[in-house]
Parts: sequence; structure tokens; C-alpha cells
Amino acid sequence: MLQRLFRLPSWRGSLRRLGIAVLFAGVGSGLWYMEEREVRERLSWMGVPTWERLTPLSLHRVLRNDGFLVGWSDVRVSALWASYVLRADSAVDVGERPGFRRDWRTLWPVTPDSYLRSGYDRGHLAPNYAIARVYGPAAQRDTFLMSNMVPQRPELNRQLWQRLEEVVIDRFVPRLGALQVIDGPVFDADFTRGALSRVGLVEVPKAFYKILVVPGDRPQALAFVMPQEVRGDEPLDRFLVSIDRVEALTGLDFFPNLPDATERALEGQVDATGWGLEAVANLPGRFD
DNA sequence: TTTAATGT
Repeated sequence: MLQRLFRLPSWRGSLRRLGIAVLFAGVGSGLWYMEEREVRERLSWMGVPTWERLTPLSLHRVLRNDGFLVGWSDVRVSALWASYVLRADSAVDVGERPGFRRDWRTLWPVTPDSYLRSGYDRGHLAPNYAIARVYGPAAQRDTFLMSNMVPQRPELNRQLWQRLEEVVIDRFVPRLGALQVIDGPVFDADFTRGALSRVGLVEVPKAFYKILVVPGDRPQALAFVMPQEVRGDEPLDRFLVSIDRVEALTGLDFFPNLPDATERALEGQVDATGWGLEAVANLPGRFD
């Protein structure tokens, strides 16, 4: 019976077609994987953030945008990180701010009015101005996707955080040539309490981190953690931390492809020499 | 050249 079935021409034809389909799927996904890896390497120095311990909270997806990547968590209903490279050799004229837009890839209904009358700003992770300046208008539009927004208190978003963004693109990038930046939210260590603190569906962070790295054989790094509750006029260097501290607060492992010895030296200490931070730590904001 | 965002 089986042998007769096996000899049927239509059955063998189906097998052949299946084989061809599997071959195409294999080659196609292989090409997709290579393309994806190439894009990630271009947009994220030494690997996108990963996790040391696997828990439900560590599940996240990488959303690819023009000029930056976002690590999206369907548990937090929030981005966990945004990663981008800023270079001094590209300077595009920056146009008007485009509108905020829903990102359908998040699946969760996070819309431009999700933060309405909540007391929180829609704060950019990958910044509008710097991304637009380096990557142009299409990338600028992508920074206004709701998947790139976090609920931020106005005093932080419009003052302290804005001052940091301005120093990064106007001072550090011209001074150092190129910077790898990763930033994102810090959530309540108590998961239940955090899960209850939401704007719409989006979990409200307790603080935000920003990591800056000058790529190269002897990389230099600077890391900040800024809480929601600030006045806005504090000196930037008051918020310096080590990358190890950011990893402890977020559970993320940054720059996983770094050789262990380099990673230990880069991430274990706070070393601001060479950045000229003191000179810009107290520059006034534009909107206070 | 101009970097944030809300609310009306």
C-alpha cells in the first residue's frame, strides 16, 4: 500500500515541489539573516544588548528603523533600549518636527494620544534632532514612532535630558568623530509595583540611562542615569555612573561582543577624562 | 542651522 502510494507520480511531484520550497525558504531566510546581521552591525557597535539571565521580562524584539534600532518588550509595553551611531562627517539640514505616529509592529495599541493629560511627555529615546542631522528626514520620521517614546516628566525631557542630547550631538560628536549611543528606561525593581504604574498600557520608568562609547581598539565610555524627578538645571556630571551600574539596574548586557578584558575595563569604572564634560555640564537648556 | 513638548 505504502509502496504504491510512494510510486504515484503526483506524490513524487509534491515531494519535489516541497523540496524546492524548503530550499527557497532556507536560502531566503539565510539571506535575510545575513542582511539583518549586517544592518545590526552597522547600527550597533559590538552587538545589540542581550540578557545574562533569561526570564519572561527578558523577551524582547529588535525593531529596525532608518538610522537606529529599538529593543521592544511586549511585557513592559515599552522599548528597553534604542541604539544608534552618531557621526560628525554627515550634517543634513534638519526640517520641521514631523508628527508622532503609531508603530504597528508593537502590536499593542500605543497611539500618539496614549499619554494625553497624563502629566508625562512623549520623550524620544533615539533623539529627533541628532538622528535627523546625521541620517536625514526618513530617519527623523522614524524617531517619532511611538515605539521610540517613553513617558518622561517635562522637567527631565525638556531640560536635563535635552541638555544632555544637545551636548552629545553639538560637543561630543564633533570632538570625538563618532559615538555609539544606547539609551533607555530603568524600571521599578519591584515588578508588581512597576506593572501597576502605567500610562495607558505603557509602563512608566523610574529613571533613564544613556551610554556613550567612542568606538575603537581602546574604547572610552560615559554613562548616565537620570531619575524622573529632577529640577532640570542640575549639572550633567552629577548623574555619571559605570556601565556595570546600568547593567545592574536594567538586567541588560551591553556590548556583548567585546572581549572580556576590554569589557571589564570599559564597564567597571567611571572615567570622564578626555570628554570635556566639566565645560559643558552646566550649559543652560533651551526651554527653561 | 537650531535640538522639547503640551494644549487650544
